[in-house]
Amino acid sequence: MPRITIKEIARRSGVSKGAVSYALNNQPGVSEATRARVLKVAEELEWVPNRAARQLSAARSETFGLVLARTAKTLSEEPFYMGFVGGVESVLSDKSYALALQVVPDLADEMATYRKWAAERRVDGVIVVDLRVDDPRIPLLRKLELPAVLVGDPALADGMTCVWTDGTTAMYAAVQHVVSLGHRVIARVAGPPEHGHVWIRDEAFAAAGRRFGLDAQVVHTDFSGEEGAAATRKLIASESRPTAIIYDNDLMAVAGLSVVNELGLTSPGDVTLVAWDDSTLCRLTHPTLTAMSHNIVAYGAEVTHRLFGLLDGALPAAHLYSTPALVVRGSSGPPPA
Amino acid sequence: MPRITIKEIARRSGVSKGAVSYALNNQPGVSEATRARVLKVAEELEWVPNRAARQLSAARSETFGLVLARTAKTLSEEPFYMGFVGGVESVLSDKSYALALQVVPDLADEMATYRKWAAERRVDGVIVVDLRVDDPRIPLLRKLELPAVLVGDPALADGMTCVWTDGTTAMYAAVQHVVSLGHRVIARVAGPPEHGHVWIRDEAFAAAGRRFGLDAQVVHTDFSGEEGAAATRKLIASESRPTAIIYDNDLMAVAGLSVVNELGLTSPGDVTLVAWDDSTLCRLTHPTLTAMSHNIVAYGAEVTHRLFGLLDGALPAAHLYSTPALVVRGSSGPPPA
DNA sequence: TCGGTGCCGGAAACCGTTTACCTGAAGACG
DNA sequence: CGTCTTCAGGTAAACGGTTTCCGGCACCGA
Repeated sequence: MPRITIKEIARRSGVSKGAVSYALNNQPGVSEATRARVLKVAEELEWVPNRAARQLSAARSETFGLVLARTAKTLSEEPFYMGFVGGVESVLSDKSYALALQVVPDLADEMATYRKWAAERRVDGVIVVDLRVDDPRIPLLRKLELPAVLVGDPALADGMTCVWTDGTTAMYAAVQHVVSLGHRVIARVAGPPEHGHVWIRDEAFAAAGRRFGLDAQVVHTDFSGEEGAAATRKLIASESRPTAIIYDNDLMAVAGLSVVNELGLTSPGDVTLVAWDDSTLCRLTHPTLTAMSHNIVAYGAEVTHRLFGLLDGALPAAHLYSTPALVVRGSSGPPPA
Repeated sequence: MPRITIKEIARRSGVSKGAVSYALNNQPGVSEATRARVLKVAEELEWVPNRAARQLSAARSETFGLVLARTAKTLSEEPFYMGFVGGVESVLSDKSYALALQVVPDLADEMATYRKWAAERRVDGVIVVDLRVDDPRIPLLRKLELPAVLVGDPALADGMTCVWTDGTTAMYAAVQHVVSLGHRVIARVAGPPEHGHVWIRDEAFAAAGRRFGLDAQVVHTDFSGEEGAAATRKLIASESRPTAIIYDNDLMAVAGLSVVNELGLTSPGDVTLVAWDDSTLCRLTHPTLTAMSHNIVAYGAEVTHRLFGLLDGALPAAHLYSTPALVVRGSSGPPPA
């Protein structure tokens, strides 16, 4: 059984290939009578367009690209990514776009992937996550003229389209929360400082500390549960033991809670814990974890909408998606007497 | 600047397009002298093949497909999927294949996606996860002649290529572990019974229970933390309270541990808990969770290798990837006196 | 009758791979 | 020596959906 092509439809409808294309794509250039006739034939033959042929004429590849520069292990541990991908997908499938996903070890490989995709016209646009300070990907994407939406703060995006959550305000709210409970010695278990959103929260944490006149220390980690646990252990053993710890993701907060229990202490009795990103994990622990909550699935969806907007000619702009909201749960309490 | 095509290379080399194609792809049909000349010109012009044109002649799309019929929320909670995708990717990027990932709400949509991909020649093959009992996807994939590797037991695969882990042996080992600790009343918190691997573990659990003469009950859930917690609550409140509970994933096990703590009980003092799939989560709780452990990233890689094998002409076969190994941790202990 | 104006539709280009076919030279054979 | 076969080393064209360019034709006003 030969494949059904528009050539066959054209033959049966008595028009040319070009006319069939116009008819099938609701383009002007054919009369309504012809369009109806062509559509009827196409339906009878159960015609399905060949993607490759469609892409050929410099049309769209109907694919967006997402490169994740993390190890497979980190990806599986961080609930963020899969939720984000799910949100991206929810928008893509409506428009029957596909997602080309690539997992690479580092930024250099990520950039190589963009070069390749651009040269091959493989994707119509890319979504860029884990924005860095002075991110080298930004000039590259500009040079390649690859439409891109950056996931991160406008301060890092250098004028390119970005979607961001207000980490500064959120961090201020988190600090205010523990201050209002009476805490004066607090700590922050942060991710790697080269990550843009970590840097922004670092700044906000320091500013809030000064503002409230607190003893506010920071420990940087690689975001993993192991390092989150180690940082917690170190903080609790330190001379100026904090009575409240704010974590940069939920994995580290869960690990921190486990350390607290293991040391024979309790939360919130001995230490108040605040997580970030609020996945289901935070409701599965005992006590449940206070967390800075935002809807990651919807975040992915919003970013994808903005990428479609960019293709439709929208000008580069910074879009505030939302400010995370603090959800107070069992791990919040006053400092020990 | 116009795009560089093989036509231009052909013009400059003084040969035809076809000859250029042979030269660039190391195919016979051109002399070594011509090949060298063409390669030199191609390099000078920095030629990059156009993917769309390459796909046109019924060649490969250099893309594998993976459809996940789960909600975005479930996906972000289950560490399994992202780890699996990471493993798939690690193999794909070596061969510069891409992964087309689609997230859909249910099996019907998953099947519609396969139909579409097959009609559009969108993917060279697919990886099928979450195999069901009497899975309707199997006859569909056969009909569409879409190369596929099924992730699941040969008993469910109906002769198609599959990669599996031995859930029967693993479940037997898990039961034997708690029996050796002295437990006689045990329970299993399982996923939905229509999932093939759940069914297989159900059978194995029942068989092991009979074999050891145990009181062995099963509660089915939807794999979510919430239902895992509810099932645990119900089991602990029941007349014949089990002294050991074996869970079908780690999320439910973590939720179960939280319920135990919340009720003022302890693990392993009052109840021994065993998780399945052993992600980092199991090492972050307190006590740490005994778990049935397997390397999910490597599992994804193995499946992908088998799909490449299928394209290279390997015959359909069942491949045992591994049998999960029990890792005994803090949540294992003798039953209360 | 003539020129201008839309509208409808045809022809061809796009581009890397593959299939079918062509050409000339070398070798085989009566 | 003439004819046939063989083979390396190529060429030409098809693949197929979109788009650009162009041409024919009806219609309008002068």
